[in-house]
Amino acid sequence: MKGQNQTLKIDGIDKEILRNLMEDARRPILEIARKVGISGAAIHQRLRKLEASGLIAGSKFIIDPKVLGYKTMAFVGVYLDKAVSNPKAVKQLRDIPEVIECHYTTGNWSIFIKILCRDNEHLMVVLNKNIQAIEGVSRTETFISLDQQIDRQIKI
Amino acid sequence: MKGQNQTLKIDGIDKEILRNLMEDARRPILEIARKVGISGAAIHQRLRKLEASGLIAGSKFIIDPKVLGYKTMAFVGVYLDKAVSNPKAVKQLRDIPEVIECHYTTGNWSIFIKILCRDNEHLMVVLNKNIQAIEGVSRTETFISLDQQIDRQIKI
DNA sequence: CATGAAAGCGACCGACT
DNA sequence: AGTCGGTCGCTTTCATG
Repeated sequence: MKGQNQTLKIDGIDKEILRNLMEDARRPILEIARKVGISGAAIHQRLRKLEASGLIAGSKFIIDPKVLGYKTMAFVGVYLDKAVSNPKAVKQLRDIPEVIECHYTTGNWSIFIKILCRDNEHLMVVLNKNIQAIEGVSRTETFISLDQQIDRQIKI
Repeated sequence: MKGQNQTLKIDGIDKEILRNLMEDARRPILEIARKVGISGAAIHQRLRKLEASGLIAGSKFIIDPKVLGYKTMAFVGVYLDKAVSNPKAVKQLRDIPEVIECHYTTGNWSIFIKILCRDNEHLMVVLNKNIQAIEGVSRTETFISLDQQIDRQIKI
């Protein structure tokens, strides 16, 4: 994979293409072609180049967890005992489906996670039964997202 | 939009379809049809139903910010003066492209944000020049993501 | 809810500029 | 890098079980 260790050069047309597909991954290439004023084949070629560069990490359908009843998002700072191997804790976090992000972070917490639960009761269960059960977890600090106002990718 | 105020009922085939498209939004419907063993038209119908229910919030190309040189992700807890209208602060945060998430949260912070910067120097500029410049921001607490280990959607 | 058929496009590729 | 043209496959709709 090239382009990984240097800043990739992309031009305005590449940006147009990416912006379109970041908005709607299923937007037809030919539609984008008409918008930006070059042929579909050219867009196709550029997309191959962008994929090869590693810039395009894939495409996803985004589902709204609220519709499935998952209405409580929370962030949890996790304190780990010094003795414990952090990767081992992460491995166990991976097995908790409610955990949707996990970071090693600077600061007081060893690990910082984002979790998605149905409600506060469910959140409590996940914290007390699943997270606390992980070996090495000494303490957690939790705060709930009351409302997410911004959710986007980096500006192209 | 229906289904927004109750838990939506989806069956195993719906889940298969969604899991496939959550992995790769451009995966052909006919390919999924062959995998799950029903016709393309049936998948198509189910997708229309799922869209109407609001479960499918869209589709996105995912780009890797690292390839563009954005290698520092950080979380920032923001303290706001009581007097300030929070939506006004959010409005200004929206104009900072480096801010990719923003939540109202419980706990000590009024607002919690995720930001994506090229490096620590860039992060410092964003914090000191952009975030601190927002009216009502009294103090911030920042911690950096050293490595993101988990990034996924809710399990279907 | 499912199916198959049919129409209309779009993706993709090779040849060429 | 881009265009053009052709083929193949996909999406979408509709009438039907």
